[in-house]
Amino acid sequence: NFNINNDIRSLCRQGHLKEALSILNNNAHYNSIDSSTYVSLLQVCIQNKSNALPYAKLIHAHIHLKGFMFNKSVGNTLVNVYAKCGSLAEAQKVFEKMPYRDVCSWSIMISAYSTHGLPKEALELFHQMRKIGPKPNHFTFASILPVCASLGCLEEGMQIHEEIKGLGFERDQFVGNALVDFYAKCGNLEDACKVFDKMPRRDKVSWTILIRVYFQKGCIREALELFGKMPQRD
RNA sequence: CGUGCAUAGUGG
Repeated sequence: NFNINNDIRSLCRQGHLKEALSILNNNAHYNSIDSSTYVSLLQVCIQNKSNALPYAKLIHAHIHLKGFMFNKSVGNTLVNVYAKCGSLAEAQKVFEKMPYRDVCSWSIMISAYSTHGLPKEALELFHQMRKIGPKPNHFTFASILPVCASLGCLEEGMQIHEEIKGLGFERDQFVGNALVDFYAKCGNLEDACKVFDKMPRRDKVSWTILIRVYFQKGCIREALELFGKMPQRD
């Protein structure tokens, strides 16, 4: 039983979804599959997101049957799988029916709306989270900032920035990049640079964001100059 | 009962 889980997980690690699933379907150890194994199976679906939706549904059925929806990791991963495999409707359904929605669940769903080109819905959900959900964290903020940018919500984004500062999330790489991009997309190049300059670490994404804005504005000189300062440019 | 493993975020 230890081994059946390890076997499935190792097949998952190698990306062999069908082999892993055949164990899940045929085996007498059916009752011994644990929550972490279900998560691994779902992860492989995400890796093969272009054609894994039917497999995700199959795994979902198992999970439902075994009562593993009560496991947070499993539930959250399931929402993510549906979103990533292209079924926003299913993701939504699972999200709404989950026994517990933690900050991770909310963040996944917000990001799902955003990814599917529904920023208004993403922002609405964020507002609902404010009212009835857990406190947003750095993951949530990194997901909501692009939403504010795409909706042109400069004011709200700036308020969120203040909140981020207060919580010390400005140092998070993803949040920092999202902030630079937010200001850049809102046409506030000054604040974009301010955040960029304050960053404790700048990665490829940070540089790309800023260089791109300069190009888009037609400031070729500045763009090239920045590019020249970039540490690891390839 | 204990242990190990397993879930979300930024630009193009």
